[in-house]
Amino acid sequence: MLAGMSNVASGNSIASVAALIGDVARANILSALMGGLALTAGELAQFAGVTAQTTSGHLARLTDAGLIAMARQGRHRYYRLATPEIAQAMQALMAIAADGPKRHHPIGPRDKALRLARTCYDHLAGRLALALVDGWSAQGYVILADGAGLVTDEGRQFLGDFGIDLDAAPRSRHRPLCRTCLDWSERRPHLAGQLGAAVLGRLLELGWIARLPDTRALRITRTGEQGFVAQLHLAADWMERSAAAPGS
Amino acid sequence: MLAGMSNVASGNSIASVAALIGDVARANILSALMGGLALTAGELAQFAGVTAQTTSGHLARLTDAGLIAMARQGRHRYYRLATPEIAQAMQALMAIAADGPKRHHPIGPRDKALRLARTCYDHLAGRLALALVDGWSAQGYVILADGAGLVTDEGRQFLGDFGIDLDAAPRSRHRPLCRTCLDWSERRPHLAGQLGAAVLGRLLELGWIARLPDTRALRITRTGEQGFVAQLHLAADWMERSAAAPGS
DNA sequence: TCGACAGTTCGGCCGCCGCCGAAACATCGA
DNA sequence: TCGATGTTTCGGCGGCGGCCGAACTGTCGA
Repeated sequence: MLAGMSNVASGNSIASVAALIGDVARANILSALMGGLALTAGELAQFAGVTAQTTSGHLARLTDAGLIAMARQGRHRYYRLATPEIAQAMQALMAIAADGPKRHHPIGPRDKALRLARTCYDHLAGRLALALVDGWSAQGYVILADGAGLVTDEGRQFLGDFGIDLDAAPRSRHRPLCRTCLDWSERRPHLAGQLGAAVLGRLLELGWIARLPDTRALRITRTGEQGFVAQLHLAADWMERSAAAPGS
Repeated sequence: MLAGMSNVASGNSIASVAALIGDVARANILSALMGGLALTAGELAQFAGVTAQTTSGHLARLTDAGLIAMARQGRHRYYRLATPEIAQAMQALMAIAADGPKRHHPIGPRDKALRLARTCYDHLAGRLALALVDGWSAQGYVILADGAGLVTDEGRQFLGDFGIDLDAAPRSRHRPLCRTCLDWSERRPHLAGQLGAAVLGRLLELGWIARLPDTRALRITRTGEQGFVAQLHLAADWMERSAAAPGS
């Protein structure tokens, strides 16, 4: 007889986490937080499409479960994803959800922007992220084989010149330096992990990209258009091609 | 005003996938299938802890959603996880669930076996998997830095001698050759992807490990005990240490 | 051809949980 | 101190969905 398989991290706890994500309002909340910014309860209520009371309940449950974390600031309460692991799980679920029910999503201008460049929790995603990876691979700065990623010595030097010091970061055990992240829109891996976060941070700092309000999409600035090609080994005609054929 | 964020792979579809996993019976079913073997509806009913009728309903929903796939064989119907992506999502959820609610799980003998060696969908996991990775890293066969993994030329040679021809595999775009997989019991990455699958297959083929019935746990055979140390660069005293201190 | 067994379908019960209105609490500006 | 705004708590309604008993379909063995 099948003894029920003890299964330490067993169905019960998995189900409770998944059930938490498995509600439309909460999934919307978590999706919004995948943008990487901390948002107020009110903003999250808008994203969730339910009233403030209901949202409050959801936020409490998500916090109790350790999926999100809260910081008081004045009369606002800012919520964010608790750990990178949560983002990774959301990521994995998005990958499944994306190719499931037909590709019939009518693609609006909003989606175009998202597909071009967006944040994915703490790093860059979209075609811009892929273009960077391609350029850096061609230069031998990173090796992105088989869904795995490594930074070469040349890459370390290059990134240092660009203002990203990988040795400065605390390199916590639990936070891989260079992970890859396969995301829903392009289905190719791009840079994540601490390196991904550092790159996103530096690009925002330089003003080459800018966050758009109320969305995860990013805008490439004029300075950025030049800088990406001149300094980051983006294919010279990438910007034109990208602007010309924004849809998939 | 926050326009509700169009979000192509949006909360709605994410939630439907997560909700599917977010039921204890279905989570148990999927957990059982994480063992990598195809199981019959009856066996899955046992794992799920509900009646056959109820299980049938769950299996239908999971199949419709594309999470599992079914193959008829005589009067049995064998179910398995539909894609590696599904396994990865389960994996990510397990990682969250594992460190959430206390570590107070009383550790039984079953868990000991699971922690020593088990299958994780299609590859090896547990302390045995980590020992292999450690040995191969020390030999320079694989480079496992920052959660990413690469096989060196020496490694390719070594694996070839061991009966694993990495070039023979079709190397599908969507299936990374050498992924890493961080799992709940040891919280360190180990080999997954096509390489992980190939290694597990070869070890089973050689009879160095054997599946135990009704569980994901694996048994290391006598031949295996010698072979792992003699041919696979496992630390010589690993078997003794491992037998001596099986708990965490 | 028949009985045994694996699996599914149908119908109805029951409980959980998501939702909102109302009200309380907290913080800021004046 | 008072009103405005952001957030939470409480209470009650309503529906979705998981569960099982019973009956049906399909396959195997003799």
